[in-house]
Amino acid sequence: MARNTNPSELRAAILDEARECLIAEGYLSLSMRKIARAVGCTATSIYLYFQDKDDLLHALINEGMERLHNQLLGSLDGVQDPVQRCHKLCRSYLEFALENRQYYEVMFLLHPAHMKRYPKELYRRARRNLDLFADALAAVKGRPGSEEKEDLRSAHVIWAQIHGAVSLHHSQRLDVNIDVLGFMDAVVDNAVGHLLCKQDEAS
Amino acid sequence: MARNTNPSELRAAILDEARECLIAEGYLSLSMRKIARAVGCTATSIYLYFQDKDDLLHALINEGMERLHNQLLGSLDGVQDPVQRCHKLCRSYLEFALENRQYYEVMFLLHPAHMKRYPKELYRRARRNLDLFADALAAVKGRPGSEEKEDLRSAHVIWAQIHGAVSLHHSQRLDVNIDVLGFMDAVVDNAVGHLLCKQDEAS
DNA sequence: CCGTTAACTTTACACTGTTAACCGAAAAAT
DNA sequence: ATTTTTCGGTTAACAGTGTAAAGTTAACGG
Repeated sequence: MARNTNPSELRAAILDEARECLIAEGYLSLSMRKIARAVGCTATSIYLYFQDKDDLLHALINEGMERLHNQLLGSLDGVQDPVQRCHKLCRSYLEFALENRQYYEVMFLLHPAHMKRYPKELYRRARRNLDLFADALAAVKGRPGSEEKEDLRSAHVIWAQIHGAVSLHHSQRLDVNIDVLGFMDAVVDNAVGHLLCKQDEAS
Repeated sequence: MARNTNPSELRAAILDEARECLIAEGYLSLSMRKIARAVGCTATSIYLYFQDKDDLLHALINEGMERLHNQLLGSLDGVQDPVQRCHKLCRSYLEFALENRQYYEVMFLLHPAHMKRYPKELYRRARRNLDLFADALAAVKGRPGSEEKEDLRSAHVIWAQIHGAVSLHHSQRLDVNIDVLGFMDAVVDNAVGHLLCKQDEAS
């Protein structure tokens, strides 16, 4: 590759190609040499701009987290009813998972032993997505502030429900007789419905 | 390795070593050469008894499925109440997942692109585990036989809930502030509670 | 014009799963 | 009893993988 005065140009090209390759073929076939070949440099050149393969992957994961965050925020636009907001968040998360399969996989499905620890600062940003759920749940109960811990747990329960469904779907473990979209509807209903149930109990 | 008259002896040794290695170090560090070294033969000898690495892994997955099946069946022993039976199944599944982490990972977490298709016959056996859930659900509703499809879907919803929780836990994506056991209790309660909710509605 | 800096490449290492060719001892056949 | 065949197991090799160390060469500062 020709010498490059602008030092960030190659870095951007690598990231672009990595993203494209990820989306097109999945993270399993993401190889340093393959990216390099497509970008027109050598595999070791990537190490000039990324500490290692994980570092490159972390950058992509972060991109995905930002996209998800924006999508979640967008889904709340103009929605006032607390329960409705929870519902919107769930559907939006689900939509993201189904429409950005490869992103979702590196973000939430990739086994951590495959990768070194996700950097603290990036984690903090990603964590905002979970907070969105927890906040929405707190709003449902009306009394904000208190019971933070319980809201966090409830957010995790909902997350686990949807993530589990997506995870089974992506890994093709759902029975063939299952209608995927109908199943996903049931999953969201169950995740949010559980709240309404508890809500009813409380009132 | 010395010549072996009994042809299945080496095969058993390989399988034993593979299982041990899986449990001790996880499927990521399962390598043909490593297994062979531990067993005292060469890597290519494994191909005399297993079609490829996936075939070997399938054998281990099947083992896990059988163990899970026995555990699930055992948990129902002497339990009559239909709702209780659902509860027992959930707790038993959860217990298996937490206590047999490495098995669970190859059984339910391993990305299918990592592996060739799970053989049909083995799948049929594994599928019995899901059927256990579906049957238990059907019993709750009282009217057995009808609504099979809905029971299957409900079983998947519950499965997704628990699997999601386990999956997030195993991949260390649960927030550090979450008490794992308490969280898992909430998850099971939610999964089964959802049934009771519906049950109440119906009556 | 020379010396330094730094962008990029070459080479190499230790791995991975897997195939093809080979070896040699046991079993079968003559 | 000697030859032939079978087959359990090994060796060598291929095409990959991520990555560290060393080498090259173009651009820039004095």
